[in-house]
Amino acid sequence: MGRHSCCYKQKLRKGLWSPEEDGKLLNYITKNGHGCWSSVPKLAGLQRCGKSCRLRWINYLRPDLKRGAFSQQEENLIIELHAVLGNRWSQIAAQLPGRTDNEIKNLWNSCIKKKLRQRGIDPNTHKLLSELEIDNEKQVTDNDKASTVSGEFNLIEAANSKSPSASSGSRIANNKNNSSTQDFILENSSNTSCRPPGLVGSFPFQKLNHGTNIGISVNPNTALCFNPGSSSSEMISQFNLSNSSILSSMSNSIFQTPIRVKPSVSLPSDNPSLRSSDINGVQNWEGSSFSNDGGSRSTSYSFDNNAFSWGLSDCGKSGEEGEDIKWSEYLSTPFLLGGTGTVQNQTSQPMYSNEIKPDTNLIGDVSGSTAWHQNQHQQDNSQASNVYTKDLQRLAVAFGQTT
DNA sequence: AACGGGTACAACCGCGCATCA
DNA sequence: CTGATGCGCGGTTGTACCCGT
Repeated sequence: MGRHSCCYKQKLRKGLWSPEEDGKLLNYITKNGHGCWSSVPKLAGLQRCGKSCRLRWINYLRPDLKRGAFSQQEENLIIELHAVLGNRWSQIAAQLPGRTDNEIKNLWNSCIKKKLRQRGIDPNTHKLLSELEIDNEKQVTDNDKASTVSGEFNLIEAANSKSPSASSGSRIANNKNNSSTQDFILENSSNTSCRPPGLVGSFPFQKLNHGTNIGISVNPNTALCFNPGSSSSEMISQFNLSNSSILSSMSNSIFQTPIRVKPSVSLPSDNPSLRSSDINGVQNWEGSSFSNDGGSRSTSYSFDNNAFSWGLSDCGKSGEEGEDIKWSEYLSTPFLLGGTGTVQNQTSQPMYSNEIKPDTNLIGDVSGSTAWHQNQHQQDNSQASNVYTKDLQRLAVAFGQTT
């Protein structure tokens, strides 16, 4: 593997893209679609590698991209999703139409991380830093005890201190999932006004993981349950894919607060891929909202400020009036998950459709990366079904389910 | 005006996975 | 089955810009 053969070729430009290059790429893809990325630069007359072209297109030239600053809603959603998904930026981006994974990643690293730290929250674990210190002390104590048994083990543990349950596995697994099995805590004891009414204590929550490093044991036939106040080890990890969505289950059991969803953006009813109807016997939970009454769902998103508000900007003003965070509403906000396939389907239903650049006439491009094409409202059922099925398979793998 | 530090963002790099011959 | 290739993802680096001194 390693570097692509195209990257070894000489005379390939690197660095910033010039407007001329942008124009060439935009023109070419607009007229022909990208097709095989490796052939794009040649056909478009660019001295770039295909990979670079793809990146430029996805992160910058795509006409459906939202430009400009992230709204507070978007930031909140990113934080929320990061707590669940970790550094899976593409999946997070899937929930933010018009935003790219790169953009979100940059925002996270440059801005949100800092804000969270300022609030005493560890951005990796979403735990309070003070609690992490306690954990670290405890771990040191544990390691001291263990050191009498095996010094080598301690080295491994230290190396994986960020991922206590991931002490085995490949370098990549440890590296890429170094925060994936951390507890997820929705409490801010240093700022009690931010605590949701009725919520007491922490909410240990094993972050969703994928691959062999998954931090929770998953029973594909049962639902992921969440027991407030329990420890991670007490968490009842169950999935119920056949009954309703994973996240619906999470919402029902994890966040035992009344779900209030205020529909603000209606999805087009003519898009089969986003109906909450069953596909292949499994309900489409993309774009669904969740309720506490056993999984009733709506086909409307709700990211209305009123219904979803725990902005950092508010919380950040420690001791100020802006701290009246609507935690119950935060908790009631649907967690949305999706793989790459649904990304595109979802982006066709932009939350911020009024801000998305107007449609362009892409011709001959039915590949996933340009499925944002707004004309895809007319996508046929089979395509949506295929995408969805693929997505479910990916999710099944992601949750450690092997079917 | 020049310089340096900080920040935000664009782009590259390295890797894993999927596909295909 | 295996190697080559393409794609996508997450981490990292580079750079333009802003602001204070």
